[in-house]
Amino acid sequence: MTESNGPQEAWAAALRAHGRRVTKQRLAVLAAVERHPHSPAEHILAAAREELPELTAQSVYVVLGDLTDLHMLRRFEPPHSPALYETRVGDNHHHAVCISCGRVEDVECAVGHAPCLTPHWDEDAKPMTIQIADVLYQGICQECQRTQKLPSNVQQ
Amino acid sequence: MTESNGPQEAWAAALRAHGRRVTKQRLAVLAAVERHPHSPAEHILAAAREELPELTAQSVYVVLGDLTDLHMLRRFEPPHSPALYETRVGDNHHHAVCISCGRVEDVECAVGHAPCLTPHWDEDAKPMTIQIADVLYQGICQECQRTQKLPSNVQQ
DNA sequence: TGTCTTATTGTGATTGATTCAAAATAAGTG
DNA sequence: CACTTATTTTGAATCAATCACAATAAGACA
Repeated sequence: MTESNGPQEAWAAALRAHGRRVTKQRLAVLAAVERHPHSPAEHILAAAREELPELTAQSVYVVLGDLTDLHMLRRFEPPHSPALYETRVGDNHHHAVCISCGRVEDVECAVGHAPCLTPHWDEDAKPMTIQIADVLYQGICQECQRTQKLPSNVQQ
Repeated sequence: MTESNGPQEAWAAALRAHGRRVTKQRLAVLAAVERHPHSPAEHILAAAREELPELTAQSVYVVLGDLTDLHMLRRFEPPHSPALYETRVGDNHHHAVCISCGRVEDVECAVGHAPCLTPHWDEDAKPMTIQIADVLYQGICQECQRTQKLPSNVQQ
């Protein structure tokens, strides 16, 4: 019965479980991110306003930041892009971004369950206690290859 | 004899090889990045001004961007941080950042030579032609663990 | 060595993404 | 229903980076 009434109830339950109040702003943001994975705050605001027109940009930033801290959302920052958000959390999947058009695709963990959680430290490095490993693939998507739409400036 | 007169000559040669003019600004930026790996533009500006006081922030941004495109510098963008630059290019090493203090350490490629260049695509994903894979480890460094200086807000 | 071309840098203003501060609102509790 | 305070809103501010254009200087060639 956890998700009986659609994700709406699940979101609410998760918020309460984290000691957060269930507000229409939070639910609208969560729904918007669910509908538009890999979206920046600005797009999430636009999408969420479809069901909650009075929603504020500031609120979106606060909510996104808080929910990310709670691990109810995941954030990643591709080069030359604002932060992107998604509701797919808990697994350690990674991302591929097209350096030409910016398209983002999900990628399964390449090395199994815990991807690269045992890094090979440099001789002179002071090892850290690694919590997560974000892998960001960069390349050219099929669409951009076909249309020859190569990037004007080849970023790294 | 390529590096006979120190890195200075090597930088100059590399710039010419790329059809770039050898300017004191470029050399100062390169030297600054060499001396301070994993530094943001602002710090590079400060460091480069020690030997070239009249250097401009704008020039630093232009030079960093151009040299990154030429693969003479490498840029990466940790979460909640401005872009960082380093002169170590050509190998596919990765980075570990402390989510508490921001310290950055170099990490050898975990999987061998070409790390995760063969991603496991999602069923519904449209595969891209991957060019590089950036791996960013996030954790707590020894220093912060010892001093119990845990992050106030646990970012993802 | 001097002149010329134009790549490069400097000057000044501007954008975009995000954050801060404080007042207004509303979710949950009793 | 009233109360507490988390949350949102309002409005301004910050930081990183970029744009436009004038000034400068590196490299080429006479």
